Amino acid sequence: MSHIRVRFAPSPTGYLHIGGVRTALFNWLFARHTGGTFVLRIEDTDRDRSTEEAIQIIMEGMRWTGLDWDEGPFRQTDRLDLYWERAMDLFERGLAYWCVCTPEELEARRKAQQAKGESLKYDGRCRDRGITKPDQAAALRFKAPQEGQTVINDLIKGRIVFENSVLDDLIILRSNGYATYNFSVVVDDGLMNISHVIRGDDHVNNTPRQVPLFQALGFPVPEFAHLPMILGSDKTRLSKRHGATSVLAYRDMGYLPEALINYLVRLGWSHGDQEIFSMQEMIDLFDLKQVQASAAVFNPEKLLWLNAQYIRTSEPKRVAEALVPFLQQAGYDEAAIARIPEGAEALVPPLRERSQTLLDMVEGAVPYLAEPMTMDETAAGKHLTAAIAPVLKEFADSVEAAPDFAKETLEHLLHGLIERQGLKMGKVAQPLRVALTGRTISPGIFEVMALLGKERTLQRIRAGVERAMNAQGAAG
RNA sequence: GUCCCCAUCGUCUAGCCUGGCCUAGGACGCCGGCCUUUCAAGCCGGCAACACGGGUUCAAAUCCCGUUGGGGACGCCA
Repeated sequence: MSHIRVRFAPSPTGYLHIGGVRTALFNWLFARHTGGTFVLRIEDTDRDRSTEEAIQIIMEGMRWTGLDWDEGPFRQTDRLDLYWERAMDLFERGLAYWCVCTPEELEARRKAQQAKGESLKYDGRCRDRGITKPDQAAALRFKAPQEGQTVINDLIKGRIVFENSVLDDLIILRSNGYATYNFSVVVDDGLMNISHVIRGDDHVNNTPRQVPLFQALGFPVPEFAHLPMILGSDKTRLSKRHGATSVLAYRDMGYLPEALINYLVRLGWSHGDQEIFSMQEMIDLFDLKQVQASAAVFNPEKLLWLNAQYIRTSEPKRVAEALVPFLQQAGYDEAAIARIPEGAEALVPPLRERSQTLLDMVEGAVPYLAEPMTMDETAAGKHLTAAIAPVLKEFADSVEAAPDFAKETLEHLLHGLIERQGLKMGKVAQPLRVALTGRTISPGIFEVMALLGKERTLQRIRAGVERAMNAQGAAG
């Protein structure tokens, strides 16, 4: 087979959504797996709805997810002449004709057809008018074959047969001179030598209309692979009302791109029982044959779980790098981060076991970044009691006198203290935790101390002791 | 309405092409337990599905037909 070339062709009318990323991902994986070329093409022929901002957002999303393209972005609005030329060629060869029906007339006829229960189709009234030079606004229509069948051998769905009698004479050039989607797609796929068209299965019905166009234009017909749709929890097409559908929204909610990609690749594709795939594994293992033909429901819980998996198994350095922008966003500057003896990377191991998103990690990091610390009053009232004050004080004194601040040293000191006092670990750890973090929930107590550093550890325990003694005063 | 697609636990799926290894496996979620300095994580266990009806066959989740259900498309949007 000749060189494999695929493309992702979004229209820049809004944000890059989850479904689009999945389509881009499968194209990308297919290209990377086969050593082919991945082309990015912007389908912006609808000039009323396309925006420059949307183009930037699409590229930002692609970059964030790591789906890099080899060629493009090509913009269809830069290629208008190409479509015009091909359309005129079709006209001159009698394969296309001018249609002077107005959009309003067309709309009215569609309504009438609907009322009568007929199929919605252009009635062909301009087909044989033989208009050569329209003196009014006119659109150019392609003379679709009306007899026989068009057969698609879809790489995912198998053989699909369409009766040509259902085919419409579709408009290829609007009366404003711009090519329509169905035409520009074919011209571009042909001109760009696209070998495989991998797209959402909402395009299945467009395929039998495009195939005759490829043939009329003298292009080889590419292979088609129609990906199943992604549905919301109510089994209708995934949309905003099902929650976040923009990729960048997931970035902003603290998801790692590798987790999102991993989730998306499993929506419709599988490799045995494997759930977690590195990008390289996906590339090595990807095969269109393993793509599901049926639609899949988007499951936010599983995505969350995967994100948590990635957060706790990725290199701490990688997680820290993704985390820092979130810390800054939350108002913790370099100085705040510098309060942690080992820096931001040190936050990762202690915090990630209880975080599903980077945002969770930011929340968990607050006690180590913020000065002064915020004390949860309820927690203080319950744990910082008069009875525990002397124990905490003794611990602080021993830590202060210790030769170093190593975890082993601290553990040794605390265990010794507990033994001498005949206490249980929980009786001392909780008050200590509250004194150190202002909360009842935190990483292991020694990890907390490491994040705080010796100075702040001592200062906070002493403040806690103070408070516990005041509790005694209030009680007595 | 017309055309097209789809159909295994609540969800993602393995198995289906090349029937027997399936008393249908894994994962998320849920429930219970273990571990334990909190919360998590981890580990162990549990609940839970071949839509229905006909065929074909010694044998069907797997092949065929129908029914039902769901989705998508029918624009001078893409």
